[in-house]
Amino acid sequence: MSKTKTTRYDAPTKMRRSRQRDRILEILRGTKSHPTAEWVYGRLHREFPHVSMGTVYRNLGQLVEHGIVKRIGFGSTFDRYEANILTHHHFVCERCGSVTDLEVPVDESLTRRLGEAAGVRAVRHEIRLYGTCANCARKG
Amino acid sequence: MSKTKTTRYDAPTKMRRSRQRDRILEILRGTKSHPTAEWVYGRLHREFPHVSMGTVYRNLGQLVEHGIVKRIGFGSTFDRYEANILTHHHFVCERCGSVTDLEVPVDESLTRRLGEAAGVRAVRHEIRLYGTCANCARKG
DNA sequence: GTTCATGCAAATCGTTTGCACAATG
DNA sequence: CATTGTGCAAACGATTTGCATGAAC
Repeated sequence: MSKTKTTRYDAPTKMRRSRQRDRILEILRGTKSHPTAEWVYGRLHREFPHVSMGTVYRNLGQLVEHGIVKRIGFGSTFDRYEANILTHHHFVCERCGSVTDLEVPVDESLTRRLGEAAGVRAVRHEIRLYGTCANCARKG
Repeated sequence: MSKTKTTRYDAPTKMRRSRQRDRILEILRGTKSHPTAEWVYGRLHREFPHVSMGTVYRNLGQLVEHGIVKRIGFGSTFDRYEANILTHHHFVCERCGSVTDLEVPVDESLTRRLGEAAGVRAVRHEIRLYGTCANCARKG
C-alpha cells in the first residue's frame, strides 16, 4: 500500500511507450499547478498540433491506473449531497465508492496548525479516510 | 464562517417554498448515504411522477447556496491531475479554485487513529485545507 | 506482424438553461 | 399580481468510445 516504490516511468508496466504519453508525464512533472486535462492538452498541442483530447484522457487514465500520476477529486464525475452541514469528515470506500460520515469530533485547531505550518490562510479543513468498507470487506 | 447558525429550513431565507424542495430536503435529511442527484431524483419521482432533473438540480443548488445542505466534491466539474504520487495534503482556494500542495509532513498515524476512533478500516487519509490564497487575498 | 496508441468524430453522461405555464406569498 | 418554481426539451461541457490508420515491440 505504501507506494514507496519506484516512481520512474519505465517501471515494470505493460504499457507500450508513446511520445505523447511521455510528454504528458513530463508536463505533469514539470508543474505544481494540478492541471486539468484541458490545460495538459493545451501544452501538448504545441508539440503535437494534431493531438486529440481523446489521447490526453486515455493517457491520463492510464497513468492514473498505473499509479504514476494521481487524479484529485472524488473519482466519480457526479457530486454527492448531504444534509449534515456541521463540519465533519468522511470515509470513502475505494471498492464501492460509498461515502460515510466519520463519527469523530473535528479538531478545529488542526486548521490553524496545518495552515500555519504550510503558510496559508485556511478557514477550515476536511479529512477523507480511504479504505474498504465493512460491506465490501465481507465479500472478500 | 463557522456555520453554527440555525439549520432549520424556515430560517430567514428569501426562498419561496415548494412541495418539491421540501421533499428533497426531507429525503436528504432522511438518509446517511450522501446521495447523488440521480438518486434524489429517483426518490422524488415516486411522489412527483413528472418531476424533472432540472428541478432536482435547481433545488439542490439552492439548498447548497443557502447553506442548508452541502455538496461534496471539488465544486468544479473537471478533474485535476498531479504527478506527485507521494501522499500529501492540499490547500484549495475558495475564491479562484487553485489547488496547491501543503509542504507539511503527513502524519501517517492519523489514518490509524481516526480510523479506529470511527470504526473503519482505513489505509490512508487526505486533508484539504480551504481558504483564500495569497494571490486572491491581495486583490481584496 | 501483432498488438497497442493515435486522431478524428460521434456518442455519452452529469448538469445547466430557455421557455411557457403553474404555484406561491 | 408580481415573483418564484416547475416541467419539458434543448444546450452544455467534460469525458468516453468506435473505428480506421500508424507506431511500438
